[in-house]
Amino acid sequence: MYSPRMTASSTSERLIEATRELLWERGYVGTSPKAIQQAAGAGQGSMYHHFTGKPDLALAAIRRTAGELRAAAERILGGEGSAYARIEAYLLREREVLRGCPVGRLTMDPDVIADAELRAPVDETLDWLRGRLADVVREGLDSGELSGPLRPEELAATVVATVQGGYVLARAAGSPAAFDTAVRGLLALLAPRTR
Amino acid sequence: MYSPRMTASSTSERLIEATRELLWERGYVGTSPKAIQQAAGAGQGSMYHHFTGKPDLALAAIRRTAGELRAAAERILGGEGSAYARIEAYLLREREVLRGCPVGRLTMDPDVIADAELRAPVDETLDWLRGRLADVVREGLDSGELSGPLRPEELAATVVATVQGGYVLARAAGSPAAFDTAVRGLLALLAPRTR
DNA sequence: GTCTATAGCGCGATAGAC
DNA sequence: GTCTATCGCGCTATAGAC
Repeated sequence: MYSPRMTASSTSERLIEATRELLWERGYVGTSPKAIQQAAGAGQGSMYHHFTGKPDLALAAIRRTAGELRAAAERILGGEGSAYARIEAYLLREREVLRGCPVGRLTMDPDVIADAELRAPVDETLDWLRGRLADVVREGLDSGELSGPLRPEELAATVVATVQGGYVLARAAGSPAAFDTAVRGLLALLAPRTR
Repeated sequence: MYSPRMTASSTSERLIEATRELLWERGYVGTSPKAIQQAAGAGQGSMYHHFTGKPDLALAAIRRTAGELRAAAERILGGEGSAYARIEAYLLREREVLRGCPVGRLTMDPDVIADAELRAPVDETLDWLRGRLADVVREGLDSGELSGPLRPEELAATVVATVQGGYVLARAAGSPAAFDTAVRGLLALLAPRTR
């Protein structure tokens, strides 16, 4: 099947990218079509030509953001190193802490949660992440690298929750330090379970 | 100093309570003065008589919510039982998980984070909570109940982050189960550190 | 203290010319 | 595909009567 050459910044492309930025910064409720159009350098007509409305455009933006988050996590969790090393690498990975998680933050958006179609990619992404981390934990238990009565699904949820909650602490404090502190606390609990 | 009798539901009281509910449900950006007035059964004029505007009313609401969260946490953390038992009780305490944390959710509100006065009570509350949990951890270490190279401030941050992140997972999934899973994972990591 | 009236502006979307 | 014009409505206030 022939795939037409995609111009790197077609109007529809710029609209999606602008929406991704604004959703991350201000959330769904706080993002207006007008703001998107201005950020994208597109007119009212263009936006409504390419998308049926704000929810449609947001869906495209959320799906792309979710896909990128997944790819970034997979690069680490499917990479080199022991199970513990990969979990540690995931926790210590460079992040723009004060911006928060572009996917997780959407869970606090009432209009996203109320719309099954908008919530789905958020749900699927965090669910996938938990499952993928559980895989790694299972791997570590099987190889004997991790020990103790650890339940993979539980530990995976704790890891994701610590990251998501770390963003909350950091944004409250206006400093990334609280995020790092929470992560170090989790690693301190986890480290003794390795051999 | 004489304290005048506070009528349980004066107009200003109802406005604050309505604002608290709406901030919890929809956040600051998603809450309009009009919606507040309708929920409180108060007119436009009443609201602007008692408060200078939306930020002023939100500040009163946030401060009260922060105070209540603090009091609820203190009832558990300052209560009976061993250090571990109190941390466990804090984690397992009944919560309206799908509503999220009425304080933590505000960190995703761009207009709250941008306004130092609105952010202050959020910051102070989460900061106090971390400190209070660190006290309990320290107590446990001093008494020998908790062992290992645990840093109180780190563990405290991890506990708060797990709770805050647990809300994110639960809201994404549309079910409280993910919150409970994350909490159980943390308790499983913590339990072996007790004697 | 509470009410209604009014304001200026932005929201989210539609219509139709080009 | 993109533009401008227009729509009905809600936002956050202000003004001033009662």
